[in-house]
Amino acid sequence: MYETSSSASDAASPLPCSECSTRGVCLPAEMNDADCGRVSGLVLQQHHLVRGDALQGVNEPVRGRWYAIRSGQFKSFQADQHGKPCITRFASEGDLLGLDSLDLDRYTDSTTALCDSTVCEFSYPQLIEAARHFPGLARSLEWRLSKQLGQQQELGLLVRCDYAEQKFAQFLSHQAWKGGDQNDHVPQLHLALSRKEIADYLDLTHATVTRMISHLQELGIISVRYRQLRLLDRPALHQIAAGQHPASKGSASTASDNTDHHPAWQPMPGIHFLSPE
Amino acid sequence: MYETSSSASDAASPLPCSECSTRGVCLPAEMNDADCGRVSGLVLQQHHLVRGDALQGVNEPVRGRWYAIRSGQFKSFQADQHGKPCITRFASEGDLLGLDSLDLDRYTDSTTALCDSTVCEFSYPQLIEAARHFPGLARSLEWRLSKQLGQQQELGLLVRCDYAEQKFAQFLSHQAWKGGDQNDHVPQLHLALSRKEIADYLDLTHATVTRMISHLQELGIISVRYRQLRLLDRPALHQIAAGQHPASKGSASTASDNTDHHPAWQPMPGIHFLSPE
DNA sequence: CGCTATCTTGAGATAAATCAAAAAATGTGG
DNA sequence: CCACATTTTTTGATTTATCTCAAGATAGCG
Repeated sequence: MYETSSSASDAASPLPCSECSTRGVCLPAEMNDADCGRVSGLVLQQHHLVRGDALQGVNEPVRGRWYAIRSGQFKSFQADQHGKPCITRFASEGDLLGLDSLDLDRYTDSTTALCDSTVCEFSYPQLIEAARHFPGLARSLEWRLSKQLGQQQELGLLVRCDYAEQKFAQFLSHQAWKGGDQNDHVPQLHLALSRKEIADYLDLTHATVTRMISHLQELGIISVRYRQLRLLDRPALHQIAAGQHPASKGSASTASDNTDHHPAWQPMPGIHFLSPE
Repeated sequence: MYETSSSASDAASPLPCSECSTRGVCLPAEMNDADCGRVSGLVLQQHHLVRGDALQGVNEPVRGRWYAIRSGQFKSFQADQHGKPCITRFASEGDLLGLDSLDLDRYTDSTTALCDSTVCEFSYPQLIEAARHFPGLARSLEWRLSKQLGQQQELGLLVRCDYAEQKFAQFLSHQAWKGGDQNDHVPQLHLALSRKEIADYLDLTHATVTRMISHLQELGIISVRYRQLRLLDRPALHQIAAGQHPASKGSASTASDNTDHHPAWQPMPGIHFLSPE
């Protein structure tokens, strides 16, 4: 099922949910310690995957497995008729993978790790059966199902945005910053995605993504060097995400005319940029 | 909750599921008569709506209601930041409305009837509670949730198609023909949607939709007069839906060079076209 | 240190948007 | 039932954001 030998299962030492740093955003969210333990007992095993490993591929038989992401990030994608890849979802810590496979015999998409990741494996029938006598789990599952439906709808809206920069701004606001340091004065993150992957998600080409990122940098809204990204002007980004046409410099955000303050990529005094990983 | 007085509830004579023509594609699908009766008992009331009536609007408080479509069609839509409407779903007989509102306080979208319609109202908590002791219902619910997730993913792919005609061909193949007469030699249907609504779904403009429909008619693949549509060349339509570039006449489908046989809209002998409704 | 994958940048092509106006259908009230 | 207003649909001319093709630059890796 896994493509590389490095992604061996780890049945010997499954970290219990109660000690998992993802607990707050995963299935046991809002649960007390006792209930949390019950969820732990439902984990069949944990899997470690490295960047590029496939959790599941197109046309593989569905075997009633759900996975909760303990750490890392994943992309789900399918190829259209001409082989153009199309990324349908990015999932990160706490997200559940496999909810859309209940009525399927074989997977219609593939899911692979964007970086080294760990997932907890569940049996779907076992989870459902447990939920019958475990209201907290049932509520958690329903909530997640409904939420994912809402997220897919949001993606539908994202792809329909008029301008590429609006797409990217929304992508940054909603998706990419989940794992970032929210408290930083100048938030920064390491994109786990290539320009091509961002393009496949936003329905653009890699060239357009590059040009658009360059433009946002010229405007002084973000500062990018390859996969390292800093957000310099959050209000301006939100205005662009909200539909403000980005071509007009300075007029987008009155309090954010950073255009000339950060002309290009220059390490600013007192701020240590993330070293390459 | 409803916009017009004509959409009164009809608690006096709720048609039981066992006698509903939608039974086979609705919640009681695959159930025996006894289980079907149990589902019937969960229906709080039925509502009749006329074209344009709102089942639910943006920002209305969510009150734990789900609706099953007994007859008719609905569209769900939201407006983006500039007021451009964006249709996120078309639902027809047997579909459930409200599954995505579990974790919401207020609706993020609106749902209105595209034609005169009837829906059955359920209480979501009551449905969930019933499902705990009613495996058939639980399975039906899970299956539907998962299926709708898959459909939203399909929509994501649809919107990303390269060409407008490919979008429309897929739209026709997957969505519009549900209610049509599948056995007809020349399938025909009445579009419940305006060009504008089709455009809002496919992420196009009404002008483009019109032009594209005209082009498909020139190619002899469909035959359209306002809302009345006939499919003349199903294989060709599927090839376009599959990504075959539609500009090239005749080469799309070897067995479907109808271009000159049906040059424009002409009633064909022996075939009675639907009279205006 | 070279090799490969990824990223940047440019010039030209293009599908669809926009703007605009006319034609056809639909609805309304006298 | 017919004039009238409104909505929907068609069609044209022009503009534009993005794609495509292509070449060069940079980073990452063995």
